[in-house]
Amino acid sequence: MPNPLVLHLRRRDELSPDEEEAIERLTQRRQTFSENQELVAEGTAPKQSCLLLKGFAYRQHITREGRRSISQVHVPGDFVDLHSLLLDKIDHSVVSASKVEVSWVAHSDLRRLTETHPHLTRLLWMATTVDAAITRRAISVVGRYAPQARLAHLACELYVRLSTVGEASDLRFRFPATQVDLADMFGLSTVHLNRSLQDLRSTGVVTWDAGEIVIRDWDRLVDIGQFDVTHLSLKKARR
Amino acid sequence: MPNPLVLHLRRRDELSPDEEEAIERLTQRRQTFSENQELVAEGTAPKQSCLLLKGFAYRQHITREGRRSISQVHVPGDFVDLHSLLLDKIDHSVVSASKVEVSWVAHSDLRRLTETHPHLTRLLWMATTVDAAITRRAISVVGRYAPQARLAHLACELYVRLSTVGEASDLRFRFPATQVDLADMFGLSTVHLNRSLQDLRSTGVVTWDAGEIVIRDWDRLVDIGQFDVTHLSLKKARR
DNA sequence: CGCTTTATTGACCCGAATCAAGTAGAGTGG
DNA sequence: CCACTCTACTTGATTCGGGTCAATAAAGCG
Repeated sequence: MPNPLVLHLRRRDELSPDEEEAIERLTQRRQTFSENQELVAEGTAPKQSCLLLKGFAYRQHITREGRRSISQVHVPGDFVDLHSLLLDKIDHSVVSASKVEVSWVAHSDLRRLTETHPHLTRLLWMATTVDAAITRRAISVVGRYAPQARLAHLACELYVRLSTVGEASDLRFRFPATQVDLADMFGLSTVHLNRSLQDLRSTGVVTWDAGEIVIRDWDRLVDIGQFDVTHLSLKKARR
Repeated sequence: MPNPLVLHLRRRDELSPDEEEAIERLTQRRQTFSENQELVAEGTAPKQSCLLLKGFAYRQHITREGRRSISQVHVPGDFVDLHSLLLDKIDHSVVSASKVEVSWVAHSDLRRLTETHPHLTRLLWMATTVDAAITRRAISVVGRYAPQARLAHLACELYVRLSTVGEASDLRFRFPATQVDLADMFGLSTVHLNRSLQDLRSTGVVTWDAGEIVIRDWDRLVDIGQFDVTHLSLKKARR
């Protein structure tokens, strides 16, 4: 199985053999974590960025009152803190949501890459802007969608993102989020989330249980979640 | 007054004379818009990006039910759709919130820049990641902060961002958002927003009226809004 | 000066939070 | 193999924040 970052990029542009090789070289340093480990700590200024190869992770922030807000769900192929290459300090933490495998990429290597590989640089830049587009959409979802719709939107988006890196097919995939996690993604209480999830289940469009999501009716799920793939920029184009 | 993009970048790194000149060359094509004009249209694939030079703009998305969600407030120096250089289609629109002056920068020129100016490329990349960091923080704010706190957070953030491009000082600035706009930023009804704003005013920490915000007690405002500048990456550093 | 947009206020009601209790598995250890 | 515990999930009751509807005041603006 190729590097999921390669899949992520290849889905959106051609990669030259040299570029693929460059990615392979960058992503040598691997590490495995169990669930619930902090991969990236808020407030730090890492000298490396974390590429998620396997498993799920959350980008999250804890408010003063101790309320958690999950601003992004990461899937394999996501360069979860590539932006730490350019920012002062990381404004959120990233926590594993399952057993994960990651690759650490030194900022010095990335910076060198930007000097020698302009096209690949643009693709990495693109990866951060796709990430940002997902986050932007999440604002509308959290701010303006009904709870059921938020869940439906998430299921659609995860399915598409996982498919592009070969981690989902046949309208089903594993997704280990607990209901507490889901509540923290959508700014809801767990009680209310539970009821909303039951509402969604009762429509029959999706089975969502025991860490597995099975989509029974893609079109209706898309409709309920007002999902539009546009923001994932999945067209293969010269960038 | 220098180009606000130059100010935005200079606040975070050194710019060489050559780089400043490159920016000047890129941003020749100016245009003025009145309030409420669509600068960037959702679903299109522009061949140029829009740099905001003067005035305010909103990044927004309208849901199927016609509910508007504003995901970002733009201030001078913001390259409001720089990411359209790398994405397929724009997943949101950008609308002027006041009389604005913008500069159109051709994607072909930007792409050429990425081939010849790696450092400046990194800085533009940084600009998009700072934008993303603001959006990420907005998710926590909308999802988990009390309405008063959302307003306080916005006031703090705008003040800092405007200051860095020389558009605010002495703890006061113009901000032409209507209460309908504010409600659409925070996912609230206008009625509730109005009451929350009155609550905030009644604390005496801020005057917020007739398109002008005056901060009376910065420390308390920061406290109420749980504001932390970190995510704006304002350290001057070699990037 | 009327007309439209924006801000404000009150009444009412519903969606969602909180509190509280109970159930179901999954693991752990005796 | 069963009691014990821990975590995740579910359900009911109650409360309250915030939405909706509606009317009015104030402020631009053509």
